Amino acid sequence: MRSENEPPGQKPRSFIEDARRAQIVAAAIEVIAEVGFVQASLARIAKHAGISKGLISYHFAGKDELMVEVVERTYGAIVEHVLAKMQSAGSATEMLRTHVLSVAEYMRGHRAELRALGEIFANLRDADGRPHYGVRTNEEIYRGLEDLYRFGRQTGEFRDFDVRVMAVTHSASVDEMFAYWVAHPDHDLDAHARELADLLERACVR
Amino acid sequence: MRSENEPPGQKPRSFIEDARRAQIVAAAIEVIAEVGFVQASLARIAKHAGISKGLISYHFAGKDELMVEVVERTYGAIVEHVLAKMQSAGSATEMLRTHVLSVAEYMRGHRAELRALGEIFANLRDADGRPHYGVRTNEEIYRGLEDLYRFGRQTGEFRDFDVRVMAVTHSASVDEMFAYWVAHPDHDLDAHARELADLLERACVR
Amino acid sequence: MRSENEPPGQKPRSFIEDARRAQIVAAAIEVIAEVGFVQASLARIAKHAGISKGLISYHFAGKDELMVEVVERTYGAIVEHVLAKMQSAGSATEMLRTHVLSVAEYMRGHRAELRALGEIFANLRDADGRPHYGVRTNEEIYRGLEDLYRFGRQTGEFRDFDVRVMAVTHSASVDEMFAYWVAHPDHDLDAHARELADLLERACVR
Amino acid sequence: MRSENEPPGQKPRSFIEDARRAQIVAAAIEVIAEVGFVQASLARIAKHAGISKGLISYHFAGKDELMVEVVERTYGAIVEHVLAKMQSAGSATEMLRTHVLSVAEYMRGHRAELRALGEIFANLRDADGRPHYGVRTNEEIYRGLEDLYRFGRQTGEFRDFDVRVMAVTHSASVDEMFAYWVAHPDHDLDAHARELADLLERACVR
DNA sequence: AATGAATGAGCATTCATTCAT
DNA sequence: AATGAATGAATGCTCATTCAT
Repeated sequence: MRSENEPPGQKPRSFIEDARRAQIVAAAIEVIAEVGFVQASLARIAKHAGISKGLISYHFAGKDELMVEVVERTYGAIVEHVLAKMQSAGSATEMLRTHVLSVAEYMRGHRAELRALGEIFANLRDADGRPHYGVRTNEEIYRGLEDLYRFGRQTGEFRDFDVRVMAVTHSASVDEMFAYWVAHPDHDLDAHARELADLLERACVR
Repeated sequence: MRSENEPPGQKPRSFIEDARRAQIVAAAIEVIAEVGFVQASLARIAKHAGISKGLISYHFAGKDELMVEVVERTYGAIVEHVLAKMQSAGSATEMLRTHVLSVAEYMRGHRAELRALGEIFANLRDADGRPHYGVRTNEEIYRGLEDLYRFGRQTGEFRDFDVRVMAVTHSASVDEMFAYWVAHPDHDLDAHARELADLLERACVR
Repeated sequence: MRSENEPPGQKPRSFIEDARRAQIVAAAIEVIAEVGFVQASLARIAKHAGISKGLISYHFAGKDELMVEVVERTYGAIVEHVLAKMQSAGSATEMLRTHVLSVAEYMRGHRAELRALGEIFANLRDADGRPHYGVRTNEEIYRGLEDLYRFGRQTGEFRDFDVRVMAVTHSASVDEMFAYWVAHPDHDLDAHARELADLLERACVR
Repeated sequence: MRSENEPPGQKPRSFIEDARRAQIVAAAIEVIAEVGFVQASLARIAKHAGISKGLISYHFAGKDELMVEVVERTYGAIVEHVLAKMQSAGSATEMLRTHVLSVAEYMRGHRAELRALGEIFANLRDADGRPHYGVRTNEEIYRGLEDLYRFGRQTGEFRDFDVRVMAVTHSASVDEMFAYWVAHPDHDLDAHARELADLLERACVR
């Protein structure tokens, strides 16, 4: 399995270059998390990282490439964590609970990434002005959750319901749990996750 | 009951001034719904309204005040509609369903407002860079929903759960239902609302 | 006959707006003539005109539109002058001499325009990176001169020669006369023009 | 005769250094010929040469010095060729024709150099913003051509005319011949040169 | 009450140049 | 002798806001 974030079909990035890219990505995450996507100018990110504006342009083709790399690095880590946890789930019900709990567990230590991700998803546009993420990104998530819920119905664990509505609701509930926690740092994220797992389970089981 | 949107402690706005504000707010909603918050410059809103940029600045202290008024006017209308519908609900369960169904019903005819609201909530920042809406705005909504769920527990209809988590989940599910519908215009909003009502009801009842 | 430089199919420009555009065009000509196209940044032009950078963007869609207007205003004036003079020429030989002498006569009072025109012709590029003027612009001039020389051959005044080579040479000789004069302000432009007219006439006549 | 392009009063350049400079000059010519002076950044030239940007700065004091060396190396080669051809010319008329024909002959195989030269002449500026070439460079050429035409008048071959105007016209006609040929690759350069020689000869002879 | 002219700060990006290695 | 990392100034452009009329 190939490492992510390598330039495809080109010479691999040097260690120092990769370190700089990582540093810039980290600075971008912190700035976006703090002031939002729109205010997160390259100047601000550079200042936060203690480097010059030009250096960002030197390492990234443009602001968009930087944003995409933020997403890829962050999103990849989340997916990796959640998938690993879900390997050991035996039933659909257990998978459902594991999904909610494990993503919360991971996020507990990655608050800024979470916020940055949300900002980029909501704001990054392609050259034609349409959202770069958005429909397609969520669609992927919905598909995965639909599979989970469909599986539960096949095993007889879950009642009959519209899997798309369920997936949309699940996704939104988890996202908002994080948003709430970001806004209320003292909120007990794990307790919230357990309550949410209960809630979703009751909504599904016969 | 006092009319909203009056300048507190100042002389009341003239009829013509109020009409202009309403016109500008309407133009802002249409432009934001079409091109998003970031691209919705005052120049663009003015052009859409067929007036000069300067006139917007004349009637509103700044872009932020305009955005806040968009939210208040729109939001007020929604609340008015939903509260009216909920008057006739007999039980907590019925209130829960009515809330989900009536807000969907209202929104079916107000897509642009919905999209504009979402954009403003996601993008409007205070001078310090932090989201203007979010915590405080939602808090009011959460309180209302908590009352609903607490009531259901008092009547014995609902099981024992964390009302804050329930309120947050409820709110997010409804918001995302709309967001999904905005992104997928052919999606059956009313069917989604019925499914969501079922889902929430099952999550709550004993 | 419609005035040039009006926006086609749109409301006509106000007096004050046209005056500003003229002022900006004049400043652009002076700056380009002084420091060349590449160094003639909007900032520099604005400073020279005593206005803000933003105001240029307010009146012109972009740097390109400004440059095109410089060319159109300047070029139009030259063509107008030369054509008027050539009306009264009786023979091809006389037309040839009049062309050289009248353009020199006009240019004597419009040194900066001349230089600016040359800079813009040489440097202005389209979005695809290819010269905006250049082939097509010169082609038009060549065609006109070819007509003149072909006419002289038809009347029997001129010998048999390649009219395209003659047109290219004529055009280059006139351009360089101006360039030399721009570089050597004390040079006698009119004497040069008379010598050049003699020279071209001898090269053509039987 | 001393080799050109040696640093005056300093230790001579090593073989390897001179080779590098030649390589960079060659790359610069190709890049300028292809994309023009303005777009020919050091980064682009370095990439074309397969070396790093820094190396250009190492071998040349700056972009300007590189450009000057491009001109000197290229220009020297042209002069060498033309002078050699003109040795065998017997009369002023023959010298005049030989000059036009031999420079065309040489250029036929050196299109890129020609284009690069034109771009640099048109665009290279001194620190004060004024053209680096132009006046001074052409002066040398004018002097040489004036000698030629003065000689023809002494031998009685040529009529009485202003030798400076003749030199300026001659120089411009040749330059534009090349420019036209660069823009129209299918144009017959040699035929053009013969026509131009005829034209200039007729303009001069009694 | 309303306009259009004008400003100035901020944006992403390009580029020649410098410098430690 | 050569590299690649890094800088900082400059560019065209957008935009909310101000102001005289």
